[in-house]
Amino acid sequence: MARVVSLKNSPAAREARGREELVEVAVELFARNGFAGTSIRDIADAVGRSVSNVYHYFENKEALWLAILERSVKALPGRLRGAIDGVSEPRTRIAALVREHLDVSEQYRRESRIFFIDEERLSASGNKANKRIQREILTIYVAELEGLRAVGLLADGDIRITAFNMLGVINWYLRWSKPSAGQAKREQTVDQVLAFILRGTGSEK
Amino acid sequence: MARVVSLKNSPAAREARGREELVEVAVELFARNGFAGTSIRDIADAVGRSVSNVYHYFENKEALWLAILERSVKALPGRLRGAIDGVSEPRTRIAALVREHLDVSEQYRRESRIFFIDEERLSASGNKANKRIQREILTIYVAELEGLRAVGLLADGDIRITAFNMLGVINWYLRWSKPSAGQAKREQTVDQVLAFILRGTGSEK
DNA sequence: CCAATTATAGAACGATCGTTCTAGACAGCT
DNA sequence: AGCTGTCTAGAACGATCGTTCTATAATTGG
Repeated sequence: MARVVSLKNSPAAREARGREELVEVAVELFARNGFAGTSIRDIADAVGRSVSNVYHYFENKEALWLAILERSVKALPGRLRGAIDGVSEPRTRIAALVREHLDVSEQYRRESRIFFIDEERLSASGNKANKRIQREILTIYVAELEGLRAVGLLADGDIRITAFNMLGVINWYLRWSKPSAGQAKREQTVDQVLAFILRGTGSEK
Repeated sequence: MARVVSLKNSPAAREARGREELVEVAVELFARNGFAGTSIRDIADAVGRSVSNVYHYFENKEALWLAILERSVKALPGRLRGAIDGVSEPRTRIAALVREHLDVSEQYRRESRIFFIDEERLSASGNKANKRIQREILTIYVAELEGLRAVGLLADGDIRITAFNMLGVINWYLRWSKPSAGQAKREQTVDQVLAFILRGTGSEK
């Protein structure tokens, strides 16, 4: 047998792998059964390790939760800003923003579910981090809508409410879209969601 | 002291009152902490009665849950149909449908939250009842959108997706609208949500 | 007013929860 | 090879879970 020396087998790398595997199955279980409905034993069994092993990597259940938040939701504002960076036409910016948001939601489908479901159920620290991110996202949307209004392309009304409505459509997308859909079908669906946000149900008048 | 003889003090009435009070606080706790996050003891303590008293009125925790479903969500399809009954103009029908839906959601705010949060977490029977109602609601929306399309007032695309988008806006309304808002403010908000559904973000063009 | 039913409380059950403790297996380094 | 720190398992802890049991108080119907 050949002696295989892994390039990445430093203590730090092993630690990272041990954590990653736990986070991976925790996401799955939290998304399916919620925070209170998922036990440390469930998670340990799912990775085929012991309960105390989980505690070796994470201080407690909530730290595991926060690790999930860390690797997914926290990146959302940055990705949204990146998607509109450099685009100047307001309508194009809105479209790029929505498309990127739908894309990220799709990518972190389970994570997104978790944070919508157990939004207000965590300790002060977790809750605060979650709330802060949501406020950040809202700010991005409000700014874009103000840009749209500046060029007379936004209907009258409270901009925040319009932002909430957009977010409603986008976040609800996670509930009904099929993860199994093919690429072509998915693009078509995203197009229609975007069309709804821009023009609602109406064709012309 | 005057001897007060209640008009409604039959065993059946007492039973109903005993149940009602439990359902009332269960709604509050389930909405705040979720199904798994709420214990029978929490509920018993909140009504100031004993744990076994809860079991006197409800077979188990899930039966209590189903009682909540019974008194709120189950009535939704009927109320939606009632709101559009007799209205002929398709646009007016859609508006009436959305307004009624927002109204009912507001009225059963906590109940709605519960069933969005713990949607897929219950036993077969509870889950099935919940799913059936949601399918019924979707059917109502699809039918209305078909009516709109028949007169050329609906943009192209899959009608079901448009229905989902509408439901996203409506259901998300629960997340951000303030229950404390006054009547005038609320009507104004509802107007804007409806306007978004009909025309999206765009003014004209 | 008394028997029968209903409402309630309190203790207890086994299961499971999050968490901790103890101790052995394994790795990396000298 | 032997030491040092990381990784892992298993048992155990007290708390709490949903649920049941037993018994007492309250209420109703005759």
